Amino acid sequence: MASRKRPRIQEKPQPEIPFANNGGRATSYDVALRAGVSQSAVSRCFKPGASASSKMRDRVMRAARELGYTPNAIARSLITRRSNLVAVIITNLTNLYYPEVLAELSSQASARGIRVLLFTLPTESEIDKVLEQVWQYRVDGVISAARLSAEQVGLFQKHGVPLVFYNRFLRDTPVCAVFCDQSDGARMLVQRLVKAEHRKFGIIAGPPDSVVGQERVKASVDRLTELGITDVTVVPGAYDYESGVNGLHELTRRLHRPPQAVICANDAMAIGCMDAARYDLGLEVPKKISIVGFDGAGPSSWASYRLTTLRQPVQRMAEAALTMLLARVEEPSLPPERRVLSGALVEGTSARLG
Amino acid sequence: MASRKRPRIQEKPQPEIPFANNGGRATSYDVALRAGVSQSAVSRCFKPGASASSKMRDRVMRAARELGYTPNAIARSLITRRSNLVAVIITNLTNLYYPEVLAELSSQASARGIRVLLFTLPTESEIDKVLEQVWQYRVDGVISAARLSAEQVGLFQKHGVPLVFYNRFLRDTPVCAVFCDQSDGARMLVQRLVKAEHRKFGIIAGPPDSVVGQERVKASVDRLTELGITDVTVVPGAYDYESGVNGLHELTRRLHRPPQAVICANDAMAIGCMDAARYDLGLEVPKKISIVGFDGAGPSSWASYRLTTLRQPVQRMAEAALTMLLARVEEPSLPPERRVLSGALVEGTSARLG
DNA sequence: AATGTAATTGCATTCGAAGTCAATTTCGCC
DNA sequence: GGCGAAATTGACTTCGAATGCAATTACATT
Repeated sequence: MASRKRPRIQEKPQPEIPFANNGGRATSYDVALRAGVSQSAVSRCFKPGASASSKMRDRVMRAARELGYTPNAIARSLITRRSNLVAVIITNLTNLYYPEVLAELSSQASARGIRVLLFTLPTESEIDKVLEQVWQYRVDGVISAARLSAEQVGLFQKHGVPLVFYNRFLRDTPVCAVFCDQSDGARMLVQRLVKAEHRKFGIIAGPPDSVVGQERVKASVDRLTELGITDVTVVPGAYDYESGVNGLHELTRRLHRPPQAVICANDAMAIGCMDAARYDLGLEVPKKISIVGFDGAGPSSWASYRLTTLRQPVQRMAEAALTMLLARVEEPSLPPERRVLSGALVEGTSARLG
Repeated sequence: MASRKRPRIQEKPQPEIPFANNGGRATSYDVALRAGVSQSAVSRCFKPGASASSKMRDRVMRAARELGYTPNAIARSLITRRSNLVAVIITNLTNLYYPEVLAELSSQASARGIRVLLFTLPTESEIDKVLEQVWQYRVDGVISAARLSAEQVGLFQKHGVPLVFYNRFLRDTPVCAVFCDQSDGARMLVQRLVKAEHRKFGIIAGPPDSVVGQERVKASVDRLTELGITDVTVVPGAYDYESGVNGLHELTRRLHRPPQAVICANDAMAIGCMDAARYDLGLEVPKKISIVGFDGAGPSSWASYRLTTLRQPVQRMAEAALTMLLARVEEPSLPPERRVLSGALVEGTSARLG
């Protein structure tokens, strides 16, 4: 064998090895060995912009294919300090509206090369446990559609994890948030209901911890007051179908008869409210009672409901949330920011509008 | 200074350091340094069963608290070869039934210390890209509610990643699967519809790639045939609301008048079908037409529908899927297995039953 | 052919925690 | 006080890929 100055690793035409080497998966080192190059070279061949000759690329890629090599994202994350993981925290997926949001976030994240690590909360009290897990997984950022206290938000800063609220925000605490300001729409809606001679209003509110729900109710009440309507009764709700049913019953009990119009803080309750009106109270909708909601969730457009509602621009909101989040992943020092998008009025047939 | 045989690292009362050390997060080594112990000791203190004196535990835990230390799950995964991540692949979250499944899987996984990495498929053709990502993240296992070809299933074996199908299975290919056999229920349902004098049947099928949908249709058709009913028309559907609406129209066109009973391969279509019957064709349900579905999804119990349907035991199915999957994570050599649970008949008011 | 420059490539180190093994300490007990 | 067994502890290596830096090669120019 002729002695060479710098003996280079020879490409070893390993006989068979149909796949994986040692019980597990092939590593970049295995590929390097087979291709007769260094591990660094393999790494570079799998990194888009990196420097590598086309001959090298071919050799490495062939070896990789032969061994069934797939880069290990875990090992990569360890050294690059980027997991390409975003945690999405959601309270109850059984809500009508959240699945749509999640689907949108997931597919848009995927398009940007980001994976979604899902955290669902059975109860609000689980949040601390969930956050513990979030820190452990070194996610690049978090999108939360669940309530977080100011202290909890503080933890994000301490751990250096960017956070964006989805359809929520904290008063008096600067945090990134994307939400839908529907007060304009709500005001317009109220105005038209009043113009159509509705005078006796019921409102079914959202749960107390939903700032967006509060805003919806407040905007409605304010506009009603401005227009001189004082016969307004507000009952609490929890964003679910039953709350809508019970809400209408409660309103009817308190007023001794049904209100002329009911504003529900979301679609699920509006749907429950419509069903209660029709099937429990025997009221024709919208002839005897007008009902409106918020969100524009899927079922709101079903023929049985055709809800008049304010649709949230889910796609644009998801996009805004991700963009805002990823910007802060790149540049953590960016200041908190709120993106407020506006909802669109959907004129259904659940309300008699003037 | 008295010389000691084996000088041990002294606990250094570092002055301030409110949190994190070097721009980032504290590591087990930082904690070790501060507590005056070895890194191994820190690791052990965070592992439940490990050997460590209570004095050590206290010291380490205090140092950890002071530094705001959180174990790095990424680094841990690298060495333990366990990510505690399970990928869940889902086609369209906008389907009524899947969000419930996802929520259930997520919360049950969470209870077992497992995190869900979500993969949603905008289109079926994205599957290969998604699988590529699945391999990269070294998930411990995969639960798929999306269709996979036999070759794709083969990749799981090659990569050594356990797979469990949810509400799906492959004929002629042994794979783990959990699904709901509703043929018993379907047969019973059909029988009662026939007993109640229904003679002219329409069936709105699911998409061709849904094996479960096929079974539902087949069981129904078979039983109808057994009972001597031959006036059965099957039209295709895609599991969504619109398919239900269009399906009924199509059936009506083909039969020149509406069928007496319609069996829909899922609830979303049954709901669309009911709406079409009532609002497009002016048929009272169930007086003029009986409609039944499958799944027992949330809206199926709303007052507007009160669907007669076969409810899937989502909780038990999720539990079975996870149990089956995790068993194979522990012991990869376990053979494929199918768990078939049975659905429960929910008697609503959408069908006139005998 | 010699030289200079740009493009490749490999070595060695790094990320953070877990586990092996051997050294040491603790403790019970005579 | 001394012995042996059991518990505790630390040094060192490992997981798999990325990257700074230095060494080398390729290529253009005179």
